[in-house]
Amino acid sequence: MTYRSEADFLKQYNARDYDSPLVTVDVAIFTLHEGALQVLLVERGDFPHKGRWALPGGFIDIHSDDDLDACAHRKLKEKTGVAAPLLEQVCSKGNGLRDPRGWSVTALYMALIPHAPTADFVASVNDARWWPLDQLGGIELAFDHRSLIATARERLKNKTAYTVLPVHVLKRPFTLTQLQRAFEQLMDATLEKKSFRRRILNAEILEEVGEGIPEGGRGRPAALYQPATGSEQHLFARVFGEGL
Amino acid sequence: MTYRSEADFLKQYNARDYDSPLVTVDVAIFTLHEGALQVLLVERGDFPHKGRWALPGGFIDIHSDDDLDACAHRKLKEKTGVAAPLLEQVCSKGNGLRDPRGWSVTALYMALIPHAPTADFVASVNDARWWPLDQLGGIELAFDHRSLIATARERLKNKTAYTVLPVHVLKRPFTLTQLQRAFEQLMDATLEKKSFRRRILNAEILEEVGEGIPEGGRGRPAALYQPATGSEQHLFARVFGEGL
DNA sequence: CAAATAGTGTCTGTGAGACATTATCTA
DNA sequence: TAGATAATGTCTCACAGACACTATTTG
Repeated sequence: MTYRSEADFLKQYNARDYDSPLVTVDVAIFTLHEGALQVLLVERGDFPHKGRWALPGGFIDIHSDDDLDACAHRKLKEKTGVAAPLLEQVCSKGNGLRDPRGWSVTALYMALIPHAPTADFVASVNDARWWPLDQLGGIELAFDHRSLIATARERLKNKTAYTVLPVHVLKRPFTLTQLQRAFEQLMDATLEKKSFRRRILNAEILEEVGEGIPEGGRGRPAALYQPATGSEQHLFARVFGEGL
Repeated sequence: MTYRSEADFLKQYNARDYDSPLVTVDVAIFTLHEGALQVLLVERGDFPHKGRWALPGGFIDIHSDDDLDACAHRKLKEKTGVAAPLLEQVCSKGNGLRDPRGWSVTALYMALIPHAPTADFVASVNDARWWPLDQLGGIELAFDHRSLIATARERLKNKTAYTVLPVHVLKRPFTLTQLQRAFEQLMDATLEKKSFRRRILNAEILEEVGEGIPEGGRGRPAALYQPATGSEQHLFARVFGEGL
């Protein structure tokens, strides 16, 4: 069929005439707590995969979501109430098997927030909780979310090697030792103290905001820091750890 | 409504009952030719945006595409006949304005291939051609493809600084000088000869395959190289150029 | 020979890794 | 005082940048 104009064409076009994939947004929200990297999961209350644990997320609402990022922010806020933490797209995955309802695409995001008990921000019930990543082996996850979590975790590890991502999982202010622990846990590696401090301090991405008691209540007081404005997108020219 | 089982639920579920975004895959295919970075565009023959230039791409076919990557490979192959070049996902963008047909999401991929005249691989007509990136200012692009191209180009530039991506735009074998030019053009920067050669050769990602005449037909013959197997995913621990 | 291109020698500077040492707190 | 934690001093090594130099071809 041919049309005389774009307007003509659009007048008769109806998206529902075609088989289109389902489209969802899923958010892997990470935090650090008790020395472990944890991810926020919700227990599904409806079919499909009712009762299984899943990443916060779901269908795009084309009537209220301005764009993909806005949709991800909405999903994040619905579950945590947090407004503007680190939230970025990881990748998209789509195939005919990942959702029993049909061919589906999900835009996977990852978010980093300082730890808070779920009771503090989950409006509804106890259907959401933090899961340490190393305890996910024993539970049933919905859809391909085990794989999505692995993908997001991998990206997190990689980006930590050349950014300051870990500042987002710490409450402010923090000490350099706390920051180093955060780097180490997100990278799953051990870093050398002097190298770490040199790297961070030379980059001029932190500002000192006084002194505080050390972590264990014992020992020499530590300097407290918070990220300098604009520091979040600092990129290091060398990757850290596993160094060459 | 409640259902007794997952099977029950799925039996009544129909994706077409809901307003869902359109889903497309678009591929930014880059090459290097005559000293310029070029991207392959096709002239749209149908509404919407008939007559404008666009990235190769289009709707997912949920009946024939196994997954997003397969769909991207299909789009690439339809336009270039190339089977397995570098092809990777860049990001996804979705909003209500980018396509006049409605709220739409596109999964953006980028591909790198050695240059070949379009006549060599475009089955149909002269509806496809290579466009040097610096000549896109003067033409009308469909949808948000100008922005997509910019996003893919940015990713290309960034990844070139710590990978060997540029080997994919060269015919094999190639000289180190040709490879350096490719790096420089993809990064839009000038590199220092000795540093470049040291970096590449120390990484042991190339294998020497003889000698050839120099680029201009004059001067000392140059050693010829091709990528060693498994070299494609080599990651450098330091970014190149703009160095620190 | 000159011009053009390929390839090397070598010095400097930056920053990571290693690890020993000093500083400052509590019990 | 000892123990714990924070912070620094300093040596070595890898490698990027700079740039002068040598090597091998054609005309």
